[in-house]
Amino acid sequence: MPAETTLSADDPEGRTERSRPTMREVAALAGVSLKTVSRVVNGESGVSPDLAERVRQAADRLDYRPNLTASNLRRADRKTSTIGLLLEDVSNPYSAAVHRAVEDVAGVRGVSVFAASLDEDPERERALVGALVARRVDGLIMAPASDDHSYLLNERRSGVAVVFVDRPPRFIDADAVVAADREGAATGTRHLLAHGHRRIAFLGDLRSIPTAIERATGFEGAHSEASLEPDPSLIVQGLHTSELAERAAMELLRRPDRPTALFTSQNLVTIGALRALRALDLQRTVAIVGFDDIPLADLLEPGLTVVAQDPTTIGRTAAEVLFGRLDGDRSPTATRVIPTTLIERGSGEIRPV
Amino acid sequence: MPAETTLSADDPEGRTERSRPTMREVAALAGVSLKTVSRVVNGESGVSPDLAERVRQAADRLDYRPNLTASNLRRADRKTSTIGLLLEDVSNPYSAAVHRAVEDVAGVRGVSVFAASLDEDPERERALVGALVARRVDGLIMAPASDDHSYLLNERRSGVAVVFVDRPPRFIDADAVVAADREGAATGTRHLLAHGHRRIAFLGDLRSIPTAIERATGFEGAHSEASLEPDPSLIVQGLHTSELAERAAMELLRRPDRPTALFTSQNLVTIGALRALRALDLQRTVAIVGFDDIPLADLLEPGLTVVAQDPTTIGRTAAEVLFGRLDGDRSPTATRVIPTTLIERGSGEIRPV
DNA sequence: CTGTTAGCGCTTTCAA
DNA sequence: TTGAAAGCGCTAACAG
Repeated sequence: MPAETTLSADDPEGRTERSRPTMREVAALAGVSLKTVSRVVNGESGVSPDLAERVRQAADRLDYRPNLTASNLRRADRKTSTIGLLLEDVSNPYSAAVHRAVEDVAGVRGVSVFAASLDEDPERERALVGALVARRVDGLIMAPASDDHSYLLNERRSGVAVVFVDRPPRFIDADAVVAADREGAATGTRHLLAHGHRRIAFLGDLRSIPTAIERATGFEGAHSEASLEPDPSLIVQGLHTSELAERAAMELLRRPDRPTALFTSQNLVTIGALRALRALDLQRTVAIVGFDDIPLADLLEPGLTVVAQDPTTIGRTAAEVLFGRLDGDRSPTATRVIPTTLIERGSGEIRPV
Repeated sequence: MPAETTLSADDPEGRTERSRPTMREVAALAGVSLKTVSRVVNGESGVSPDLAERVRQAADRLDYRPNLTASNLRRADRKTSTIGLLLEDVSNPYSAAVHRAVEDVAGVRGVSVFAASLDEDPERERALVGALVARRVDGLIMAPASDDHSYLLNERRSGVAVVFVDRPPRFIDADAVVAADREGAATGTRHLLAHGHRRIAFLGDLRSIPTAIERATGFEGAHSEASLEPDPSLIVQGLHTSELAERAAMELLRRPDRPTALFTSQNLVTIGALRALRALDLQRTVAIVGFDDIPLADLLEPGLTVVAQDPTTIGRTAAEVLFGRLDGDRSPTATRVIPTTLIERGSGEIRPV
């Protein structure tokens, strides 16, 4: 039997395209059995040094590349060394930082990461989970877009580990790693109250997003603690883009009884609000505290005071929890809450006129 | 034969973990042959409606999930509907925007994307390419860290399509999609020259990065065109972090014969330089033009003038070229150059004192 | 329209 | 220490 089967076909440069060599072909060239090649490729013990060397040379000559998907099919553990990561949008700085942290933990274990964006679309979430399960990922880390995750029970029952990030699971008992949304928002709000503000506007994201609700709750909670009540007309939600936020902030700031401070619940909302403040030249008059840190926030004038999340810790923790489960951790599921940090840079320390 | 084989094992909630049902089991439950299930699952024609319905119900009852890795093993086209995307750092805004664009093109074709970061490490590049090839990705889109890509010839010969982004291929003839680095840098430099600057500093990234060299070349070219020569002592390279850039800018700006303008060749370098300008309160005195746009650049005072790349177009184009190859496009390889845009916001229009 | 048989590339099992 | 045979879940090729 020939050691190479050559298919005719040309690549763009006119070189012959050749089908990938298999273990069988390596075995034939080395004059050993298939199983011996398998042992060498997988670094199993019990192969005589000279046979092993012959196998390695044959593999080299043929440019042999092990096929992980084939080996996984038969292997006892059934692990693909592959996980899925579903985020709101991989190009959003927060998601991207989570992504990088997950990648770093996965990388040292030789696990590859499928990353994808959900865009707050529950149907997309279902479709992508399906695509990843069809590729037999070992686990899933997700910031869900849907509000019912019970459909994941079936997947988990057949061995897929699932960890939620950024948003808690609903209708399923699962591990989660989230930011201290409510407490963080309360801290930011208290900061403004402590600086004398009594008319603070809240600019929030879609109410379908659990973190948005938590942050609104924290905003209100800080008021209650101080026996105050926020003016309902200063609470605007459903702002999912910086454009919408800019328009909403514009309207609020043009009112005769405009707020003396803004609390913005998310990075894009903060950016929109900053644009509105600048457009009306109020950036030194009206205070603002934003949830989520933003690159360059320290270079604005005044600097932007924020309640910063720690996406790197969130991502790393989520990955560690996931791999713990894959390694057999059977302890009860838990939600880990990663604290936020108030960073004072100027915009949040402006006092009301 | 039983329709379900139940393995004993408990998940964290104490539910029984059950092995995933196969087509065989679905076939047994539906009382048809394996092949009929295969046809229904793959939407092939030629199955009577009521058989198809029975199969679907059986699949539903068992929570059947097709195994793409198994089907790929036997299928004629040998395609996994999976690609690899190797970027400098998935959490860098530029890389993240490319990622998102690639995802969007891949998504409509049902292709999943493995994304990973290279961190300018050639060894990491080799290792990750190996990991992706072992998972039999159909194609690879990469912003390489290494300076010799001939090792990819073997992979391509066995059918892996390869497209370079951001940086051109070396020692291999391959498709590429890059920004107009040299021309963009020249445009930014001309802009400063046109505003009267004659002492312009160039702050550049590692000289191991091809785009960094191109941009330096563009900077020098713009000077030559005007029969000028940049002061070599104002050209600082090897700045790969914003901290290094800040320190370098600081030194330049403290010199008695300090530059009247800065050209920064990359977003992190720009941020470092901006910090230095602010620290010395020179942001309204010394002009700056940066390569790469930055979020919030318009909200700085003065606004940041930039030579903006178009990472979305770069990513989309790269994906389109890749899928074109996978669809059989055999035309000669080509390098597509995506133009840059000069965006004037104030910092680049400051005139020398 | 439906089913049977072989086999993708690999690991498992068991025998030599 | 080495290898032969079986089979992972699925599709190709061919019968009926």
